[in-house]
Amino acid sequence: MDYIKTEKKWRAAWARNKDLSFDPKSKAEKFYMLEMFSYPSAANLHLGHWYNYGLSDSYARFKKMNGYNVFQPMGFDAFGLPAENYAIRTGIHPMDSTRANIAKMRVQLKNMGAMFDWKYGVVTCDPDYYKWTQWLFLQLYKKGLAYQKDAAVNWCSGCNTVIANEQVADGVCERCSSPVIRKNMKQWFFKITDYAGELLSDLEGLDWPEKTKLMQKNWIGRSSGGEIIFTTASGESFPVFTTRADTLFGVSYVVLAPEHPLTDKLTVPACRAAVRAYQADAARVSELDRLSSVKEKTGVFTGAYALNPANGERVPVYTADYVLYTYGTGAVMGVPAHDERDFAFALKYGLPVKRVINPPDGALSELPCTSDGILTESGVYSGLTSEDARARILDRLAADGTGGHKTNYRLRDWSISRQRYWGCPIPIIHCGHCGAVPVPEEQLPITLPYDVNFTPDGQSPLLRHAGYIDTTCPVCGGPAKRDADTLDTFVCSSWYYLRYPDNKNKKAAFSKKKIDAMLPVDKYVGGAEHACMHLLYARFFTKALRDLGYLSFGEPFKSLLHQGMILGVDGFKMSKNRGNVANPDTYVSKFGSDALRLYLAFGFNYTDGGPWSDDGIKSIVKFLDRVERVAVKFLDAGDTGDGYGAAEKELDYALNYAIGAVTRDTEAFSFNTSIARLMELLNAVNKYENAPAVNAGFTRGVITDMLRLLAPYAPHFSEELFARYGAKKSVFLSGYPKVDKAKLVRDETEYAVQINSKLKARLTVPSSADNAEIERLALSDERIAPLFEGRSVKKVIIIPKRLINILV
RNA sequence: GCCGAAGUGGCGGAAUGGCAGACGCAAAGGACUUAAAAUCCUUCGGGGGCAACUUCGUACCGGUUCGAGUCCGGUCUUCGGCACCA
Repeated sequence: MDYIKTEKKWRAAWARNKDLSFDPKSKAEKFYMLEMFSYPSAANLHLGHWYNYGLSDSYARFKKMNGYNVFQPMGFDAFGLPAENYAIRTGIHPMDSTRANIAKMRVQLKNMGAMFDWKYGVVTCDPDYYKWTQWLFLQLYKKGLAYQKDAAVNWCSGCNTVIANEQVADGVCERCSSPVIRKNMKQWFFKITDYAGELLSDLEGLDWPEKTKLMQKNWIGRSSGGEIIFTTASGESFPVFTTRADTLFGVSYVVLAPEHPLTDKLTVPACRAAVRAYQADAARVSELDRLSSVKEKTGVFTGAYALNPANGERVPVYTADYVLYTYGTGAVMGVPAHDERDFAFALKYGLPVKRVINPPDGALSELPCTSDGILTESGVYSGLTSEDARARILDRLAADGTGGHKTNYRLRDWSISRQRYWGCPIPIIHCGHCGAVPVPEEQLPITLPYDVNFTPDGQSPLLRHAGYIDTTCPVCGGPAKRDADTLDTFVCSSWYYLRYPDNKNKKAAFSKKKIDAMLPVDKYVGGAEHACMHLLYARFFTKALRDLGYLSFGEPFKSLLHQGMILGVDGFKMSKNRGNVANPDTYVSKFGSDALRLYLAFGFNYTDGGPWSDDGIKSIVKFLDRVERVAVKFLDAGDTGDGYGAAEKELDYALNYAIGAVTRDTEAFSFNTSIARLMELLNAVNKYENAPAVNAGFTRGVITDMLRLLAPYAPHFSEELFARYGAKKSVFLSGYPKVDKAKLVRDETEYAVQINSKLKARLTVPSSADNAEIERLALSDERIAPLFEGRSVKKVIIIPKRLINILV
């Protein structure tokens, strides 16, 4: 078969007939199949796209054949830094390059032969789309979930912009690997921390990879403990956060973060110079430097003392950068005997180390001892276990008004301001009079101007565009300025799955009725690298929009799966530098898109991925050729024979076994074993050719079912042969084969026979035999009996349809 | 350092606690052919044996079990995530 020509023909037919498209009027159960949309980069579709989209489409087609009304849209995550950086390099405007790339990718994606519902597409840089991104921002703003604060942000020195915590890896920018420094700027944030508890607890009910759930769990980082208020002689008081309230009697100092407002206030004149110098140092130190000095603890004494509310003891107040202002209360109590960091700090500054916890086994271990134990030297709490003491001490403090139980999260609010051009404009106007004022909704969208000089100079490019930036205040009518920043692209991608089903809506981001009918997404497939970013943000958006009344569900993605990564032939990640990049186009133009898709399905465990192989794809072409040969042969065979004997029964068994296995494995995204079972079925058909009296009509039925099973994996190929077999409508509308259980019953069953758990023989027994009968047959078998002759049989273990173990 | 996942032939990879290596690739031998390609058949974890067969084998050490690639404890290696989170 001329694969290239055939594929082209069927793609045209599918596009014409639209039989396979999502039908909003259909009564069939909906199935929302979603793949993470793609970034329109200048390069062609790579194997990763094929692996993700091609095989997700196979799953979607499988669902379609099983009677679902499948909704499988595709769109483009079109804003973002790469297009802007490309523009800075080449002078080609991001709008133009992005448009061109999208056009190119659409063609490539269509040639893949996936049944994407293109008319539901979204492009995040279209004003039709980002109008609603802005609108959503305003809803969150009104609800107090978007706010501005002066914050130490991650500033990438390479990209000249603020980046999110999630985009910092080992102190450098995830994108360009330049050092990330800390810088104070007025930034917009989403209050994702308001949802920390729910984001954590709702993970439990999700059909997601355990690993991904765990990553989110750790990222959210719940820790329960308490706040304890220390008071200074001057009457100032501040809470510290601790998970170890049981060690309260061992406190020998307290520490405030250098950025803590009380640090300045508490510092006595004699210490002021040293503290100021230390604060200045700490502010200059980048995240990278902080990381590299993990071991070395530094800090300075403020000259102030604070009272321990438990025992009235007076302890010195230090400031040190090992205390993070952004976590907890920005202040901690120092318990050198029972915390590694405090121990190092105390050692360096000569502070007392007081043991207040004895190990439960009584043996005094070396300090610091960070595990739970029995309290000692702790007043009335001495003798209690750590666990009891924590509860009792915090209860007491709560009663006294000097503390109480408290849960903290590692998760921080989501920084969304970007000092970049190519993003969604922030719909806020800054007025000297009225402050930050939201743009009235009827003025949306605030369109991103085209004629902007976006060469980076550390400031937002939009700031230089007077026509954009200068405006009037919607409240007082006075002169005002638009917010010059753009939104993090993760904001755009946090709700695209909500827009797909209602993408033409001019009056609203989406209609609640439509979305409630279509969501949550039934199966979401995409890269694992989004575990703590996109997947967390999207969940936050869904919950926030639910609370705003726009949705009736709180989790967007019911079931999630990550495809693995296709590596270069050498086993390394594909990269131009290594020269190990395999280009899908090469194979598509040579063997067709079905062959590529089928090889991707067969050659890897889907969630693992693995190294690419040229030989592998050739073997798949061979498989398709063999299917075609046998199909054509029986098609031409006429009506020879109509008997149904042992050979036919055997082939029927193979067919029904394959139907069961392929159905199960496809449902589980175990594509490689699905294809393996199909190959076995093909081998069975080939073997049947040698049967004494070949029943061609019967075999054609088997082949028809085989084509149905193969169709999701090789759509064009199967459609072609299915048509040649006389079908009037698409194989994808022909239903999915069902297992005929009766055909799976065999007259005889083969058992493995073990003597004392060692495999010794095989035994065929009638399938109808019960355990007693099987035991009798095994023990009396003329080949088996001699194997344990002279020894007495103690026990016989029979595992149905598998194994007989004779213990002697 | 902490958390997690993985480790099976020459290779990609299979195995609800029950015949390890399905399916395929590569390789070797053979058939067809003037020849090649394509196709078809056979062999294909290691050792021993002419053979029927036997023995070892799923990173390593131990345990549970009639039976362990699979469960439990420990070690090593690789990969992923987090990393002063009080």
